[in-house]
Amino acid sequence: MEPNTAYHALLKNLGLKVTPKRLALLSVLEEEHRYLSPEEVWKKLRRSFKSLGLPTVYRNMEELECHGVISKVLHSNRKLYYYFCPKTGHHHHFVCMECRIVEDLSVCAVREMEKEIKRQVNGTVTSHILQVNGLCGNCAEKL
Amino acid sequence: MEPNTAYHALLKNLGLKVTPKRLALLSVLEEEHRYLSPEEVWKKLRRSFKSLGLPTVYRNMEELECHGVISKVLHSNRKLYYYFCPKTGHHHHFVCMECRIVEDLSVCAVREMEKEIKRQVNGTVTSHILQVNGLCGNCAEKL
DNA sequence: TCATAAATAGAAATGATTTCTATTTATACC
DNA sequence: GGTATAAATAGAAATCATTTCTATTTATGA
Ligand SMILES: [Mn+2]
Ligand SMILES: [Mn+2]
Ligand SMILES: [Zn+2]
Ligand SMILES: [Zn+2]
Repeated sequence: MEPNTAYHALLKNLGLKVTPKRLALLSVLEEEHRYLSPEEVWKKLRRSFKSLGLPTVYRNMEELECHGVISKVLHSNRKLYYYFCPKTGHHHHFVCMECRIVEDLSVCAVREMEKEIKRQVNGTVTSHILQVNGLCGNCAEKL
Repeated sequence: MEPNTAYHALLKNLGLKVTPKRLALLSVLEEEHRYLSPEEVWKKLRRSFKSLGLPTVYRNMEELECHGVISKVLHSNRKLYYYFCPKTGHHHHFVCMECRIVEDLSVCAVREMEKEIKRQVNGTVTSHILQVNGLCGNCAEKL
């Protein structure tokens, strides 16, 4: 029941080979309650692996993201960050622009919930991003 | 009462010099009901200006954004897009991933509003991004 | 053990964005 | 209408996060 066993199963289920580096990457991500850039993860992992390519970290994080294991954080600096959230079910995140900590939110609406959010995180809400993506009527028709 | 007069005043009020390129840039942005990359705007503007540097377009769009005249669109491809929305007041946008059209939304909550949004845009909602930014308790205290 | 496809390292390329510097331009004032 | 001045700009170059490439290594299942 050590975490490694869980990661092992996780990778297996995704049809990915269970490599020491992948296990370590998952471990690093789960320990951090913050979103990290691939380079930051790479720096942490290099302590344990004498040889480790940065592209490997990029590739693995992208892979895990596309399988829904970790999620991208949209940052206004347009750099790549990922966060591993163990909580399941639809929810949103409060992300600190300063220390990059991530906290789960139980609310989904925003404007009318700002007070509630402030109480929950005991911090300051400076802004929020709400963008709805999809296909407009025209494009949905064509495709 | 031509648009140029309005842009002229707009730039003046921001303390920016009224250059032909800035006026043309604003014009291009207002005509499009879609979000555009600086390079796309540059290509459009080059029709009217024999010499026009791409950095000039980047600089001006950034300037306008920081003054709140246009807004950045967070795209999952992490490229830079801007959109000029004439509507005032707090509201959100529906952005098409295919043709990049932008439509104003009158709703602010999401999950419980998806049906309503679908009706409004007459298209398909594939995902939404809701991220709350701020400073966590610790960081808010320190700063 | 072995064959095989997947994963990886390390070097190199990419390309959007930014920086730099000399030149041009808008503007305020006369 | 000139003129001084700071702001804006062009064009070239640099940056640098991210991606691509290729030869080598590794995990896996038979
Ligand atoms: Mn979460
Ligand atoms: Mn709008
Ligand atoms: Zn913080
Ligand atoms: Zn569309």
